[in-house]
Formats: sequence, C-alpha cells, structure tokens
Amino acid sequence: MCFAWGVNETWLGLPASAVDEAARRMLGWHLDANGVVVRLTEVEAYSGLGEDPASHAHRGRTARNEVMFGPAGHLYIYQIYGRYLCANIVCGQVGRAAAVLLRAGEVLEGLDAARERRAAARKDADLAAGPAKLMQVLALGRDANGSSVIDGTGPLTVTPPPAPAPAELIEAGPRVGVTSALDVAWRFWIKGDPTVSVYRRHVPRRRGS
DNA sequence: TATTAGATGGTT
DNA sequence: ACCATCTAATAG
Repeated sequence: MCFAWGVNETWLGLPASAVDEAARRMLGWHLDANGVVVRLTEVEAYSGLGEDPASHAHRGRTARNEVMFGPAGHLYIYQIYGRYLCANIVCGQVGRAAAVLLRAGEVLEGLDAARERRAAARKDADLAAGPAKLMQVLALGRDANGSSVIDGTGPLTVTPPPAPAPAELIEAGPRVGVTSALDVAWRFWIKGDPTVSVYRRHVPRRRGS
C-alpha cells in the first residue's frame, strides 16, 4: 500500500537509533480498535540499544519484552502496578527492540463506547489522557500483545492522517515515570492539546511525616 | 448555589 | 498509573 507518507516506508524502516523521529511522526495518527477511533496526541520513544536505561529492553531479551525484539509494527503490551496496561508500537529493525509508547489521544469516534468504558472521566478530554486510560478506551487486553497494527490482522489498526503534525506544533520533554536519563527529551506531544496527560516529575513515594 | 479546575492521598 | 476526595476558583 502507498500512503502519502508511509506506514512501512518511513517509521517502520527507520533504524532504532531514530526511534525519536518515528515517535514524532506518529503524533496525530489515528488508532482504531473495537469501535473507537483515537487521534494520538502524546507519545514516548524508547530505544533498546542498551544506551537507554529507561527501556524495558535495556537489559536484554526476557519473556515480557519478547515482542520488542521482533518486527516493527507490532504491539508490545505490558502491565503496570499490577492493574493497568500500556501499549507500545515496536519500531526499527528486528533485534533492536525500539518502541514508541502510546500515551494519550483524543477520541474522535465511538464516544458513547469510550464514555462507557471510562466512566470515571469527567470530561471527554480525559477519556484517553494517559497510557492506561487509552487502553481502556480502546478496550485492548493483554491478548493484543504481539499483534500487528498495520496488516489488519490485529484488534488495533493505525492509519496516518492526511498530513504529518507540523514540527512547530510538536513539543518535547523528559519521559514520565523514569528515574534515569532525565536529560533525554523523548516525550513528544501536540502543543496545547487538552488531551495530553499532565507531566509530573517522577518522585519517590513521600516518606512518612 | 452549582459547576469546574487543580491538588492531594491512597491503592496495586 | 488511576481514582476518590478535598479545596479553590469560577459562573449564574
């Protein structure tokens, strides 16, 4: 297939060292799953080269991060805090284990279903304002781990918007929830978008008193 | 008074 | 990370 700026000829084929560029390009993409369409507004890039201590693949291949080492365009889903799920799209080349974490988005279609799945959201902008919220809205479970997002065989399909997000509308900052590599500004979001999750510097749980 | 936005503490 | 709860700010 041949998009104006392609799924498989741009970010999919980028070297893992350019995963930050892949992340930038994914802003604005549409995520379609289970009757809900979300416009991606916030992402984070992770390199698996061993130079990125924040990456799950940093210390090598394990049962959990297995799919990160596979081909690009597949979902890497992991559980956090024993309760919530987050999803990455594997980028780069086989064996390199680069990935882009899907952090937040704006619900474009399927508002009724989204509101039902995220009853706690007070405003529509909060429906998918966080990686685990995004997963709830899209109703993706652990079984989606390893599935493809580009060949139509998986529960989630990604499609590029008519045009890439303008560079002047993309802002960058340190990634959320990581204690190392704070100097690496690999979190990207669409400037001023209300669906972007609020950044809070990671702080160890407060001591008593 | 009623609604909304922001901050805090708790849970897993 | 999410959520319930509280407080402050705001609107009618």
